[in-house]
Amino acid sequence: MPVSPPRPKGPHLNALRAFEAAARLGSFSAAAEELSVTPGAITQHIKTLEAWAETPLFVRSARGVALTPMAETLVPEFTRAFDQLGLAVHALREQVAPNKIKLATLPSLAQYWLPARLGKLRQIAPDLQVSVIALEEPPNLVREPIDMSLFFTSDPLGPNDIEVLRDRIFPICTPDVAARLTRLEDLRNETLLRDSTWSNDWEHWLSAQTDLGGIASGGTEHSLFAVALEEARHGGGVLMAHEALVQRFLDSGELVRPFAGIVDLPRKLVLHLSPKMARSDQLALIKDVLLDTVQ
Amino acid sequence: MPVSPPRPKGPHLNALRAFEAAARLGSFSAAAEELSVTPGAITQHIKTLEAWAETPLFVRSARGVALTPMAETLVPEFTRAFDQLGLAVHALREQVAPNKIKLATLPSLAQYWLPARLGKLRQIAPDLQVSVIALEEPPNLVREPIDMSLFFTSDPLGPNDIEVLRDRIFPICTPDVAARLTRLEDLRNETLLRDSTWSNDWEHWLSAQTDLGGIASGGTEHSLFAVALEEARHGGGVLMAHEALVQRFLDSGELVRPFAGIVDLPRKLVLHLSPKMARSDQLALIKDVLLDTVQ
DNA sequence: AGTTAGATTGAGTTTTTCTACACCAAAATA
DNA sequence: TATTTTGGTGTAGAAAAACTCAATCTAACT
Repeated sequence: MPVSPPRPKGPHLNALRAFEAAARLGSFSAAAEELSVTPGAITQHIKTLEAWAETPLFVRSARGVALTPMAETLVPEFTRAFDQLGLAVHALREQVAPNKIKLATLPSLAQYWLPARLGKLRQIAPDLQVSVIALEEPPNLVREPIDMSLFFTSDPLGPNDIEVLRDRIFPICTPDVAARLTRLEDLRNETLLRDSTWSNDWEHWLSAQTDLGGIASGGTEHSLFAVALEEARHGGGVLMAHEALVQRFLDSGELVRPFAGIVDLPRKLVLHLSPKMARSDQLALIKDVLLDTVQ
Repeated sequence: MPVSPPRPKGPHLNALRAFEAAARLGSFSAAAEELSVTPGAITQHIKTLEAWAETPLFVRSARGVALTPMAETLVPEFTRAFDQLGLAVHALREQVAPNKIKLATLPSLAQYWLPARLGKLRQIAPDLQVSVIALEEPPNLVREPIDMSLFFTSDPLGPNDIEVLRDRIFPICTPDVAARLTRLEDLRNETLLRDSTWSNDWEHWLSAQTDLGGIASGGTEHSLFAVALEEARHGGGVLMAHEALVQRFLDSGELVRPFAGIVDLPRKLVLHLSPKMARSDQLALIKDVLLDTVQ
């Protein structure tokens, strides 16, 4: 029965958040990603929490971390808490600025697909202020102050998901490059342009063509689709393109499809809604514009 | 449609916690108290949150603060979130050390009432490790890492409250001081000892006596009951005592009651349980010991 | 007019949090 | 077997956040 230590303090909130993220994602580096910090920061948070609790929470191995059975049982409680906190923050943002909307999406979509739609949206609803955040990975909409995200995924749709379109890929190039291409084999002599996030789309497409001659992988890989596209526009090779991203260049004739083959991927472009957004008045409108079902 | 600002950050967790506490308690200084920081710290947290949200959350006046109507609607959401977080932390503590129990109580109770009971408890259940934290004010058991509290209150009991005893007060002094006291009026010539937390108990008691002659208030006030009691034990005056705190001195004969009058106050000593503790196995045992209903 | 309660301010300090970078150990790859 | 990759750790230093202190303000009580 020790008597009267100083008032005991609870654990640091940031350490709890780091723990929850690491536990939910099963990895310190994934948690670091989600919280936009370095993995080292997560390590330290977990360590302070473990020191506070006087017990280990994760079992470390060189391949990664795993929750201790004890910690395992606690995760749902913490997840519930931080989800609720996220909800509260969304509610705050909603109250303050109901028509400021943040949309996260891939840089390529932000550059080539969205602008036309957002332009139309602004015509229809000039009071909506949509700001676009370009990210490589979909953010956690429950936790971050972002209202919608637009990313490609093959996962089944959840309740707050809306399928916008299916991903269709095909090669494109400038008309003069196309002139050199009559058979698939001719691709052997061309630079195959590809985007690092979809690096095996060429393989997908080639393997879907009846006649495949090991045209293989080579080619230059660009980290940004925009850069690969730019190279294609200057006749630097043949780009494996996504329909949604290049429609306007096909329409203008600047780029053409040297081969007829189009591959429908199981991957979909999905609009994901934050809990706040899911019950927003403006949703119907935004949906119409993004799905091109307006008027 | 501004495009691609850097990834937006959420508000600071500590600022949210400060907001919730201030909103719930209706006062920055009360929030400061609960979070054991200075009021200035709360001011700054609220300011950063207001800056983040780009909106005022409180209306300031010289008398205190009031929530804006907008902020008002958000409070329950935040309270729910931090309550859930508190629950999760309690669950963690429970998992880690199910039989380490922290009990918060008044310094005077910790010193004069508890030790006998905790001694008995240790005999019955040697594996229970109860540590006692002396506080002037009852802590928020949902939020702080404390399992039980024992304080006087006149509020109606909640679901997690157990009445331990009713507060009964009467004057006490050493036998030789008592020898000088035959009528109430004789108190005029004595030093009336009192504790600052119960500073008007003398008035309560006096006004309950049939014959009251404006014996009045004077006397020395001590911030700790222990100090006032010590003075009484050295014959320094007449102390307005609480039955629970002085029983042992009456039993030993060291102190006596110069007058028969006992006043039953509406105030009760209440054992309050954290959500975790409310469903603990050890509860029945602890209850038995604290209520003296053991065997 | 003086006092008081409660909040604010700004400077200075302490604590927390983060990064950078070198390093380590399995596992995967070659 | 050697090499690379993946994911985590440790430490030092830097940056950011949080806090305190003491002075100050304002309207409401005495």
